[in-house]
This record gives sequence, C-alpha cells and structure tokens, in this order.
Amino acid sequence: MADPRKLTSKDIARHAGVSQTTVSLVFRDAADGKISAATQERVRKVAEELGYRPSPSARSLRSGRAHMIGLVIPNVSDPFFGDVLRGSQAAASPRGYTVAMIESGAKAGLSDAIAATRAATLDGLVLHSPNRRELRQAREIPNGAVVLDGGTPRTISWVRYDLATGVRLAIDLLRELGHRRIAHIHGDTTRITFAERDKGIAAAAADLLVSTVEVSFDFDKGRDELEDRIAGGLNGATAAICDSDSLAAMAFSAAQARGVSVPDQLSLIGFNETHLSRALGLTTIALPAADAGRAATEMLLAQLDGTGLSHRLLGVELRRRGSTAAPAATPR
Amino acid sequence: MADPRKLTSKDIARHAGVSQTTVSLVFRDAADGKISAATQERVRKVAEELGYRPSPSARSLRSGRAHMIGLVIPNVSDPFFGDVLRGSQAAASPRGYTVAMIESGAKAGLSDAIAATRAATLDGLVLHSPNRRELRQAREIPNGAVVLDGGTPRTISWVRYDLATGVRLAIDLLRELGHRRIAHIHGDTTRITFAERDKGIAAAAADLLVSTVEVSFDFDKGRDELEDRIAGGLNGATAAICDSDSLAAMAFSAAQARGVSVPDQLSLIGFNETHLSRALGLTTIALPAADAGRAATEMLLAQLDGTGLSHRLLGVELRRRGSTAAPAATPR
DNA sequence: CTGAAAGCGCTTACAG
DNA sequence: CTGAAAGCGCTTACAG
Repeated sequence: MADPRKLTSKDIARHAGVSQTTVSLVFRDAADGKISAATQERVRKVAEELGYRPSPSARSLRSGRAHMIGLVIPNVSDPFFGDVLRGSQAAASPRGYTVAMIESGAKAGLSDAIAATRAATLDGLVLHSPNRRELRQAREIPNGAVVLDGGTPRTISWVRYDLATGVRLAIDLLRELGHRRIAHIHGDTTRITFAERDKGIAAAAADLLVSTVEVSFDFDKGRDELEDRIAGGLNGATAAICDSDSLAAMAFSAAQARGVSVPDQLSLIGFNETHLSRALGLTTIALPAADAGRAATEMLLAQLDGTGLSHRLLGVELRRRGSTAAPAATPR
Repeated sequence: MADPRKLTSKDIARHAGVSQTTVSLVFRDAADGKISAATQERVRKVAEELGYRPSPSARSLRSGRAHMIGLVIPNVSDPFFGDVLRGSQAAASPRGYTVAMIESGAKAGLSDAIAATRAATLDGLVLHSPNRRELRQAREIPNGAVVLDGGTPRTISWVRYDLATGVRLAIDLLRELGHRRIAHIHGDTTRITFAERDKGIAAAAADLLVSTVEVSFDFDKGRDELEDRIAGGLNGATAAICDSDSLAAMAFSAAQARGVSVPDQLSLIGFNETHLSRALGLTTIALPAADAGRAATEMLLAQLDGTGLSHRLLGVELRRRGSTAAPAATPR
C-alpha cells in the first residue's frame, strides 16, 4: 500500500469496509441521497490517507467520457487566446476536465479534433472565432461544441462579445474628437467575427467611412502593406479602426516608418486588449477573454450533462489611451 | 457497423480475418518482423474502410500510458510560449501524444501536474523556465521530465538557449555603438534563466554595468516603476539590456512617457522575440521558441521509451532593429 | 508468423 | 442505503 500508483478503488473499498460501488459513487459526487454522510466521510478519509487517485483512463473507458475538451483557436501565438485558455481551465479544472489547446490551421487541427470527438478522445470543443467552413464542421457535433465569437448560429450554442456596442463606442469617441473621415483596417481572413465588425462599422459609421484596407496578419508583411496604404493617404482619413490589436500595432509601426505621427495625424483604435495595446498605448475595444473562456466552457460542460442549447452575450469596454486625439487642424 | 463510434479492434479483426492481437500489433507500429506485410496491409485497409479509431482510454488503461504530456510554463498569456507549444505539438502529435499547457503558478499548476504524472494521467512534463522550487519538484520525476531553459541540472534532462552568447552579442553591439554605461532591467522573479542572464551580463559587461533595476512583470506596475527609475537617470546609463521583450516594452513605454527618446537618449535591447519586439521595433536576442518546444518534447518522448538523460544547447540570434543606436553626443 | 485468454480499474445496471 | 458481477476496448504474456 506504500505505492500510490497501485491503489485502486478496490483497495479503498476494502480499507473503508464498503463496496467498490460505494467508493465510485463518492468519487463521482453522485453519492448524495444514496450513501449516508458518515460512509461518504469515511471513504473520503481513507482515500485521502492512502493517497488514492482514481484512474482517468479506466473511468473514461467505462463511462465513455474522456474528461477532456478542446479549445480550438486561430493562433496559439496570440496572447489574447492565452487569456481565453486561462478562463477555460478555471472552469474545467474544478470539474475534473483538462483543456487541450488546438490551433485550427495546424496539421492536427479542427478536423482531427472533430474526429477525436467522435472517437470520444475529446468530449467536446470550444471553437473561438471560426470561419464559415469551421462552423459547418462544428455543426456535425451540435451537442459537443460551443462557438465563441462566431456569430449566432442556430443549431449550436454560442457565446459572443458585444462587438456592435464596442464598435459604436469607438466610433462615438472618434466623432466626439472631431474625426469626419475614418478608415477601416481589416485582416485578410474570412472569420465570421470580422464580418460582424464590418457590419458594426457600417451601422455606426456609414457616413464617416472613406477607406477599407485589407492586410495580411503576418506582422512584417502586413506592416509593409500598410506602409504603402498609409503613405497613400488612406483617402484623407484622420483615424483608423483596426480589427485587432496586432493590426493596430502594424499600422502604428507603419505610420512611424512613414513619418506620420500617431495620434496627431492619424488616430488608431484596436480590438482585443493585449500586451501590445498596453505597450504601444493603443486605444482599444477590450474584450473579456478570460470571462469568455470560462463562460463557453461552463456552457459546454452543462451541455455534455444534457442541458439544451444556450447563448450568451458578453459586454465589452472601450479602453482609451494615447493613440486617439482630435485630428490636426490642417490635414496632411 | 455504420456507427464508427462502436467499432472495436475485434470488429476489425473479424472483418480482416485475423486475431485482435494482430490488429493491436499493426496499430502500435509493432508489427514489423512479426506480422507479414500482406496481413498488415489488409488490416490497415479494413480499418481505413470502416473508419476505425483505437480507443485511447482502453489503450491507456491497459498499457499504463496516457499518451499525454504537460508543458509547464510561467505564463499562458506570453505569446513566446505559444510558439513553444506549437513546436511541442509538432513533435508530439505524429507520435500520438497530446500536449496540455499548464501554467505553473495557476491553481491546477505544477503540483497537480506532478501528481498527475504519478497517477499516470500525464506521462511526463516539459518544464519551461522553472525556478529553484519547481526544479526541485521536477527532480521527483527524473524520467518523466525535461527542463527547458532552466540551467544544467545534473539528474534531469535539459534543453537550453545559449543565453551567454546572446548576451555577449548584445553587449558587443552596444560596445561597438559606443556605449560605456549600461543598465540591466531585471524582472522580479527567481527563475533560473534570469540568474543565467545576470551571470552572462556580469561576464560580458562587468566594466559597463552601472545600474541594475528590478521591476514587476505586471505591465502597468512595471512600467510605473520604470518611469521613476528612468526619470532618475539610471546612473547615467545610455543603454539598457532587458531580461525579456515585455520588460523592454515597459521600458520603451516608460521612456516615452518621460520624454526620453529611444534610441537617441536610451538604447534598448530585449529578449525572446515576440510580436512586441516587432511592433515596437526593438532590438532583441531572439530565442528559437518552436525549436526548443520540439527538441524538449522529442527528448521527453525518447526518455519515456527508455533512453537515458540527454542535453541540448540551442543557438540564439541577435535581431537588430531601431531601438539601438549610438549614444547622443551630449548625455542627458 | 498468428491466436485465445486474462486483465488494466473503473462504472453501470441490477438486486436487495 | 449498499453490494456482487459484468463489461468498457484495448494490450500483454503465453502458447503454438
């Protein structure tokens, strides 16, 4: 009994003078109303003393539950998703679930993850910022998936950020500052969340939008593209709203390289709130990453327990920093 | 047979006209020399056609292998570790292993991960940038752990970055540019990697080092602390070497706030190479994150298969950008 | 080169 | 409120 690796529920049952069933019930937190409080207490105490840990693989094999979920994200190197993971783990870990981070574009990406869901290696998936194709794939596992920041699909649960309000707050700020010509800097992906931002901008700033630029998400490439566009004057825009902090950082860097001063000649607003926005002093629409990870994971776990579809909208916040100011009196 | 969830190795055996053992051998890639090529081919074809996927939990239960490793890192929000994860997954995935990212300081952190190793939930751990306490804990599972960027512990395998060379390249650059007074900006942690950087700086720049500043890794807090120190003049330093890109970004931001121009009045060099250094145009000592994740993971998997301890040193590179220049002719 | 049988450690009906 | 027994889908000696 000295070796905790060898302890099984049988050992605990023997030491506590109960059956293996009783031990199982206690450890699955399914004992209330079935096993007396005194017995439960005794089982827990014996297990604690002996250092018993149930075997996850035996449990998974018998129950058909892997006790593992996948968090599918576009990019593991974006610190924003680190915060989402933190929130997801905070929800999963106390319930005995592990979260595996999966990059949707990677070799072992979404398709593998969905196959893993079928094979019961993963119990379910949280899909962050899917594109249409990914969303279609997720529909194949309606009870095993929650879409996070991917619009309002009908047949699948979702959590999303209140992007429309975020955009409105940003545009309101630019209006108040006196901007009358605004550019939109867009990343070159087809993720649904970016279409939503487009729509938000169209709704809030139809009268101000004078230029839309689509650039690569690769930092060096995107910045080079932006240098040309910024040098070209962005059709007279005095401010730009960027679909992410990375894009805003590229724009910032490109502006500097071309001697365009931020915010005097060009105000910039980003999206997400990461180290990048803090370091560069970027005004940004801050999305609650950790809350979102937590909410989506709780929703997924509830759904695995049999609850139906549900939906949740999370509030956002405009974080005002030094990259926004009134436009210069004389346009450049 | 239409439901792939229900397919077992028995079904495949029946369809292929072989025993379950043969199927198992083929799927574990342990068939060569035991099963004829023709039989192997037949088994694979049947499995493919029927869409068979072996059950990981059954395999784990019987074999005692979880086919999952943990990557323990100090901070999930640092994009640098996203790149490490990517490398680790690239090594693990083709061999059928999953990588779970674990934040050492989190509630379900290193202690839980080590317990999971004992309980065979995790087969092993890659520990990135441990501190002394974490390293001590890792010694409890010598064959199940590889230390990455944590010095050269005797009883445990390691991979590390050639920090000494990195520091020397950085100091050489500053010397060539004409700097004679250098500050060192240090984070407030006791991670072994920072002690190594200290030593490297002492070795390469003993004659230049005029100030050492220790600041918080929390962005806003660290920057506030740095504002005071930079305003205080850093004892006349014209350049600072910072223990990470985040710290360099804080210094950059603090300098701007105090009207100290980078690089004219203060040159800055960081460590790691992330979006942050690219966005801010920071000269940095670039560490090969993905390679390191891959190397440490391969080492861990080999070790789980019975090879002994091994060690590996990875080269680094100085990436020169706009945050370094010759010191101003007249000191501030 | 291949197969029959036992068993990994749980959970799940079922019986009481 | 509790227990005895079967079985989840593999892998592992062992026998041939």
